[in-house]
Amino acid sequence: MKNMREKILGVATTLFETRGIHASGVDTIIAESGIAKATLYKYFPSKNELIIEYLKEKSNRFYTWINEKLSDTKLESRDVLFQLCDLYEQWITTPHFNGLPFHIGSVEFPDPAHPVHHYSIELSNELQQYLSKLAEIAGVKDAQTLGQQLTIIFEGGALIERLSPGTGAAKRARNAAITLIKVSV
Amino acid sequence: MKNMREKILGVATTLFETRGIHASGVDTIIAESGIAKATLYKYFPSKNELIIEYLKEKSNRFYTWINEKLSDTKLESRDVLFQLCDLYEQWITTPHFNGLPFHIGSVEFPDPAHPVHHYSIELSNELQQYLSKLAEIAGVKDAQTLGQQLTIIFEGGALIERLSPGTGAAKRARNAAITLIKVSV
DNA sequence: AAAAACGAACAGACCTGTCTGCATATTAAA
DNA sequence: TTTAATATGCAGACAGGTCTGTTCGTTTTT
Repeated sequence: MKNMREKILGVATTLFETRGIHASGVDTIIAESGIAKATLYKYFPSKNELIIEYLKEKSNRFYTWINEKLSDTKLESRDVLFQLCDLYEQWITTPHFNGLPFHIGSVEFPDPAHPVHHYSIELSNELQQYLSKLAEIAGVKDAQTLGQQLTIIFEGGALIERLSPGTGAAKRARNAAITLIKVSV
Repeated sequence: MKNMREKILGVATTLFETRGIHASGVDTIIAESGIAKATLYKYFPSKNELIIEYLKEKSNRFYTWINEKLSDTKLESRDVLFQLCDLYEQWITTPHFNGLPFHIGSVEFPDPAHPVHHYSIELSNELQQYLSKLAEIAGVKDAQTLGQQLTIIFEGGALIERLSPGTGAAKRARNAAITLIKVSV
């Protein structure tokens, strides 16, 4: 089969996000995928590599989605930031949203020396830089600060929304972000 | 010995926060504590109970500390919220800060049926209610909203501060919280 | 025919939780 | 104060299970 890698990655993604990474054993992943163990280890040299590929793919999917949506907006104006907040809310209130991936990776692997933790830090920095750049394009003076503050709110909102769904965490995080953008010079 | 329970809990706390909960086996905890396995299981009927006691104790410690600090302020004024933000920054920039406990608990045990996840939700709600009540006392109109928004910022800030220490995440989270308080009616 | 995937067993380590036998404190009685 | 009874903690083996990762032949696909 051709799309064996995607199939494995898809099953792993679901298991990692619903049961946790540590709690999802390789045996469970192969049973759920309906594949042999040797096949998994052919496409992914180790479980750690599989985890990292999961993080990478989720991240790519997010940026692809958001860049496509944002490309409709004219980038010079500050409206791009407001639209970003709406997209954020939309993203984390999606039915199958299960938390931002690097968030999970960094908490489940707190040891900074662990490759998964290390890669999670990279992804976190990438998000901050992405948001900062967006703020800079929108003409915000201290773009670095706003970028990190948006990261903080998006992270926290995603966690609370996942922990207590239906209590309006996503909407309130969006509103908090919009407030911060408005007061930014 | 009298303080056996505290000793075990202390070692478990350190291990849980530096290596992760799943990654800290009972054998490691007893080896690090210098006690026998039977002793641990005398004071804590299971590892799950030990985890929950860890969460409970950390939470109590936080509220004790913050209530003591806040008792100096006159509670009718809005200044109590501003002081809260300062205390928050102080708390998460403490050298041995390793993330808010229920945050870790909820991510490492994503299954809502798991007792640790369940208790983490309780602690999250408790924090939201605590902050909402503080906002109410301070005279904020929509205290529920501000309370949850502060929870979101504090959570997100704690995560980013832990993930990228020294990048000013704590200070920026504090400032974001203060901005939100100021614009609240 | 050649490549890929299968099922299944295996190794070696780790996991939680129980149990036993022995040493050490602490307490009570003489 | 000395002795006896009780409680507490120790080290370590053990059970039964799960973990990652490897290696078999065997079957399916190309």
